Amino acid sequence: MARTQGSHSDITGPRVRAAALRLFARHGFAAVSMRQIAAEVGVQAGALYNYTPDKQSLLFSLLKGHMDDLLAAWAEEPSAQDPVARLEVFTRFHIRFNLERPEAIFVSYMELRNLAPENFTVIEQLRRAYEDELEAILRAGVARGDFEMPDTKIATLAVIAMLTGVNTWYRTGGRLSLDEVQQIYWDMVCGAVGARG
Amino acid sequence: MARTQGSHSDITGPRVRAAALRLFARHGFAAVSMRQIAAEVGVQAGALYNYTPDKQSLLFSLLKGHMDDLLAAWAEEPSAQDPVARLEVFTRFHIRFNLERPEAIFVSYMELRNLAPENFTVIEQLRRAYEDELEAILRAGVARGDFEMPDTKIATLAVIAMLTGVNTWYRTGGRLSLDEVQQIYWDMVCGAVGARG
DNA sequence: GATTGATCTGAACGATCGTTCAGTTCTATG
DNA sequence: CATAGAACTGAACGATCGTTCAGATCAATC
Repeated sequence: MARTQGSHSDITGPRVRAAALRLFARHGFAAVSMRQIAAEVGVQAGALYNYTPDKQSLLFSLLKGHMDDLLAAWAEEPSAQDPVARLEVFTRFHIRFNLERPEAIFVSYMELRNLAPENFTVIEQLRRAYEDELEAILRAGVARGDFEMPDTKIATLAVIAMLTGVNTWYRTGGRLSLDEVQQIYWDMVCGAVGARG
Repeated sequence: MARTQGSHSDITGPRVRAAALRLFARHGFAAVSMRQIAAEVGVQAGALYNYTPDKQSLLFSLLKGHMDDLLAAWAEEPSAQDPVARLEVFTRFHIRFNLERPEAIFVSYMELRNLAPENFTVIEQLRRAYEDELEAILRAGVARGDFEMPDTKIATLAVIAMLTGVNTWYRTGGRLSLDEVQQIYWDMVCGAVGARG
């Protein structure tokens, strides 16, 4: 063997993924051609197939990687004791994590329908796993009397929807710092789940 | 003149719009071809151009029509007196209106980036107008001491995001009736805006 | 410095895209 | 029943799509 494997691919590979993510976020999966991605990387379209078997796999790989990152990052968050503290950790984590990678978040929410059925199932299960993390917190809080809600599943989805909405308006350098945004949303989450203020 | 204008077009026209909306919601604007829309209507692709100058105009027309419907429907809602009652009317209205037309809601949120810039501006302004309706309620409530929040604009977007999230999980015939869903979300909105429970 | 295999080019494949248009079909009117 | 014009067909336009592949190019090893 002459060249050690991936002597270039470990440079081009990430650039392909970065370009694809950026373009998918901006124009949508179906509206972006392999030639556009290649041009962004500075390469011919055929070269992309050294890094992905096809366009569909490229999308799936991006979404799968994002969900794995999300669950891994959450697993490394400090595990607070009582449900109220854990809910605050979750709230601040979700906002920070989402604001750090707006393109991945955007693509993950918009391109689910462009996944092949078997790929969709995988991503959906990972998303469900993340939702279950929050619901477990809410359940524990309800059991202890810290929270009050008629349905923990609905509250879970409502809280996540509210928090994810930050990405639609927040811009770095705006009038609010990350910490201020986290504080505002934490107050609203508290109210929504009936936590004692 | 022989045939009265639109003797068929007033049948085919709405069918074209309905088919386009359904397909755009399911597969995305860029992934749907004019031939697919035509096939759904039972017509050749060329015939579509009796009803829209091009594909882009078809998308814009759907989104514009939806936003007009939304603002018109909200304008006809009973205008309650105090901010708390108005907020409840808004909450219930938003949920009901969105659940009645899930495809239009879905397309309106997903296909904004596929609008030509001048069309995007139009839709964005209409969306802003709708948000302003809610923010006016929140401002009035804060002024009267009914609500408590540090930023009415953020609270506006947070509430809308939370309410719109209903469409991602609600299915007619599920275990919760529309009224039960509206009640649950109204309680959460109350908490989020710091209204006296 | 020769070699070897990863990396990339450049051209090509068939398929499909949005759109146009001459000509056919249909139906409400006179 | 003749007719005028709206509605539609069916074929075609050039462009672009995802993907393939033989051959050129490159850099790390011997």
